[in-house]
Amino acid sequence: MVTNADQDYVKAIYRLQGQNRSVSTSSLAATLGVTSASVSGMLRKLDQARMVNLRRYRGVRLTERGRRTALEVIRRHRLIELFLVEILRMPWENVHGEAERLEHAVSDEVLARIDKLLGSPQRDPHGSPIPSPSGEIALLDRVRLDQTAPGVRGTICEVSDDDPEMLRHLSKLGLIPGARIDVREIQQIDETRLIGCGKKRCTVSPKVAAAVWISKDQ
Amino acid sequence: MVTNADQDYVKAIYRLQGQNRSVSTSSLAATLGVTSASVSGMLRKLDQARMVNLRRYRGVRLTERGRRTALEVIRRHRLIELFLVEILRMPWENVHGEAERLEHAVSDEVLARIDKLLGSPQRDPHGSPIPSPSGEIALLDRVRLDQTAPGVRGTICEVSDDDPEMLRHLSKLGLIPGARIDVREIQQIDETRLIGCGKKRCTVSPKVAAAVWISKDQ
DNA sequence: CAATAGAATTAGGAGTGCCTAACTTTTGCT
DNA sequence: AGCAAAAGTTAGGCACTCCTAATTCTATTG
Ligand SMILES: [Mn+2]
Ligand SMILES: [Mn+2]
Ligand SMILES: [Mn+2]
Ligand SMILES: [Mn+2]
Repeated sequence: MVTNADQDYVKAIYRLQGQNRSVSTSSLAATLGVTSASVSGMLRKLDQARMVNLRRYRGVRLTERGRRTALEVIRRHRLIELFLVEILRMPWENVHGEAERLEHAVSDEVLARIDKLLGSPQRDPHGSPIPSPSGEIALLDRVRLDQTAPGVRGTICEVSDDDPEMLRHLSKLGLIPGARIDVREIQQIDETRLIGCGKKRCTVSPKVAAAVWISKDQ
Repeated sequence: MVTNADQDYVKAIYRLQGQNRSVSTSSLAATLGVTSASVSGMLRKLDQARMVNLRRYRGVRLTERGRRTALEVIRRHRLIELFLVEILRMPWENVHGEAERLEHAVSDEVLARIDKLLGSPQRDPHGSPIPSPSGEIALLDRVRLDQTAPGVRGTICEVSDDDPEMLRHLSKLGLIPGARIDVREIQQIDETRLIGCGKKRCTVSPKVAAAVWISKDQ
């Protein structure tokens, strides 16, 4: 039986493993807000359920089964987020936490109806791609804003969605998916960036810049 | 901490206790689909949490706290059912099971938005009254159709919502909340009723009649 | 290459919620 | 009243998911 915790674990592993890197116990513990001991136990269980391959003391990788499960939950999560914004008019900074619970409670039938009502959307409110029902996901060619050099131009394609305060800050600055931006200048001292965003300008710390991904022009 | 199980238990106790009758372990076990031993354990826990008053071997009653909790969950349940029918266009026979899970996962904020979107409705899709946010609920003056005598006229105010097959059957016959009906005749042999319903007529067994409540004329 | 810091695991325990089997209390009937 | 059936509770166990503390393994570094 796939429990709520199982789903949250494979989702976290999927995010952390990126292009198939092995995921450590401690990174999962930090992400999920539990102790390493708890993660160790869960990983043994997920290994037995063939959701992950566990190599003791060297981390885990998702199996095909685990990947499929993760993408299913991510699809749920992102469709629910968009639904909350579009249909219930909830502010985008609160929908992540809500979706974190609802993703486990919504049936396939309800999800299909939400998908239809929204017109089978491709992106969630924060710009993240929504996996297809069969588990395909568009991989974006993107760069994190804090990794950009002066002169870079592009469009914001995604922002990280888990910190409501950060999201409020980003919308105040106009740093939302779809916005055209360019990097004007980077302060030596603290890597603060001067950004042109549409017709406005703003200053962003590395911490804020790390929450923004852009797709570069050309 | 109030768990999902706690919520389902107090909701079941609320339904079974009616006008403050004491609720037996076995009736709860039957309603919830668990063993009497499981119910015994949970009731001890709910008693310690002051959600119920437990008198060993003589059943439980909700405390004020338990009643409030039950009505909160019932409000969630019914608003979610109506939302599923009205907004997601789900057939009314499937929404009960769905709401049974979602009632535990939806936040107060989402619930308030659902309530607003629906225009603060008073009744769920099956005609049951929706408690107010503060826990008031309209008590209906109603009779179960299988308790009626020939000649009785009235309006269907509520149908029981937990059996999808029954609900499909009722909608096929037109026995839905709001329908005007009258009892034409009762067969001696098996208590089958001949019912006039709008312009049509239909025959209902006691089992089906027990799923329909009417408010009598006058 | 051995000492050690840091990462991971194991041991032991808690709360939740379910089960079966055994036991106790209540109830209904003669 | 007395006995048996029915109803309810307790005992013992399991799966889940978390915790702290103790232990073991890996990786770094002098
Ligand atoms: Mn999210
Ligand atoms: Mn979640
Ligand atoms: Mn429920
Ligand atoms: Mn209902």
